[in-house]
Amino acid sequence: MSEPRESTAATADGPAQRILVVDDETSIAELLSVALRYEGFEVASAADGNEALERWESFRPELIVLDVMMPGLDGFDVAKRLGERRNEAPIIFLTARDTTDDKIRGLTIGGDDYVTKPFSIEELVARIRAILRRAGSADHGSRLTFEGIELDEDTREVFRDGEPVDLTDTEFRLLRFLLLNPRRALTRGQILDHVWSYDFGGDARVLETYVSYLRRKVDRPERPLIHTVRGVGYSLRAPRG
Amino acid sequence: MSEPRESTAATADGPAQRILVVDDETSIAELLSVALRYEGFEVASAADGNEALERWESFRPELIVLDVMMPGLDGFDVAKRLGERRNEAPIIFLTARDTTDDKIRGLTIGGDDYVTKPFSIEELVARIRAILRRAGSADHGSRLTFEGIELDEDTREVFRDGEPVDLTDTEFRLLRFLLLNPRRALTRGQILDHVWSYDFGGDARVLETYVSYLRRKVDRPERPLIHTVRGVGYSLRAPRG
DNA sequence: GCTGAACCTGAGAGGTTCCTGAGAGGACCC
DNA sequence: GGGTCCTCTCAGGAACCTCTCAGGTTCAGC
Repeated sequence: MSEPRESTAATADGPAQRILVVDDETSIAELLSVALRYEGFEVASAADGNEALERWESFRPELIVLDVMMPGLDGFDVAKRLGERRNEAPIIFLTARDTTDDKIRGLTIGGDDYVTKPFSIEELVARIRAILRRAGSADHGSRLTFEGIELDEDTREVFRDGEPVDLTDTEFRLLRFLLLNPRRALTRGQILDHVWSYDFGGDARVLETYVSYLRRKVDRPERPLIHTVRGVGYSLRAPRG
Repeated sequence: MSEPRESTAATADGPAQRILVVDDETSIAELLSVALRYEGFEVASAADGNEALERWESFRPELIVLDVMMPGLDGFDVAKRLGERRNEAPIIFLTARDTTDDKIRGLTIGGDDYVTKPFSIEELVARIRAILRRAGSADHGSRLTFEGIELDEDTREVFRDGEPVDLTDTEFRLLRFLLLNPRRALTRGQILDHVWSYDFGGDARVLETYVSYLRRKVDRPERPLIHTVRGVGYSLRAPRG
């Protein structure tokens, strides 16, 4: 399991930031609640649009994660009503892969954003942090670095010793997770849980394939940073000696 | 069985931390109860899902060790019902080696973790401590040291006089056990029970082989720390004189 | 010093874990 | 509809780890 990070929502920044999770699929609402609490946020959840409006009144979240596809009031309806009530919290919409573009377009114009289902926990948390970072405008920089590897969460650019590197989406998420947990021996389970989407049920060996890709793209054979921890998983650290 | 350590759950940190052990195999539940009590925890146990729910109500554990494979309510069912009852104690699941990946996926998201059967007591205790350490968020570091030997449980790095040392998994577990019990003469039986998995039925002389490996890797012949206690076992201590 | 027991360590069999190239199939874009 | 890119699966083989074994060394007691 990954440790709550230095920069959780509950540290020096003051009290934990409040997030409202709205999803009618209880398993997903549950998953998100647990994961976000673990990241240090204070979380409330609602199972449908009306409940969401109620919870919003009393909880006054700083950010809302809102499923689009819900019976009764859907996500867009809820967003609209919240707007009428002068909600200022940014919203991250959870959309199905095939939600038509025109409905999504415009969402990112406000402070809002969207993530398509199924998503990886790492991806959603990254978006949440990005948005809160912007809202707080406290520049904790969005740049992760380690020993010559640089990764910019905002621009999604990656550099190795200053050289730009092109990564695919999965490679990027994997590298980000490693950079967020430098030096630590991460188990395969932790990595799969965070980097792959919650419904991934396939062969866990896909992780090896992606580690192989990353090594080729961002690692230097003569000074490797991505290390295999046999029987456990992987670790990002400086080479010995 | 090893004596309760300096840093048990029952010392300066306050009252003993409570752990609920749930396993239908009574021999394993018994083994764990005894071992964890020895480590200074307060332990309750349950033999099936329903009993677990009952015990949870009255015992209110701070951590739960939960077997997945049980007749009636299985571990996942129990976890779900506990969640409904607002359980916040992290859970360590005991799974069969071949439990399909998709059932395990997601377990490391919260504060939860899993250990595959058969496990070594040392391994389980290490995971328990890691989780409680994080939950308490009192950073009592994850570093064990003794006379120039340093072992970091998080990164799984080991140093001798500052020099990094590469250890295999078994070597690591053995050294960790020694570091947790410095200066004590540990019997072969104790070491085998803790470091090897509980169903290890092989030749006990494997211990000698691994002590030999460790000596070569982390010990200094001119100032040995790993000492043989003839007729008993081994002891980690400063050389005499 | 002698003897048997306990211990040490090098060599290697056998099993597991990991790496990587090849490619199928799906999503996306023109 | 064809090309491109991406994700994931699979398989062969390499690398590595665990444990066993056997021959040698050390030690305690006499």
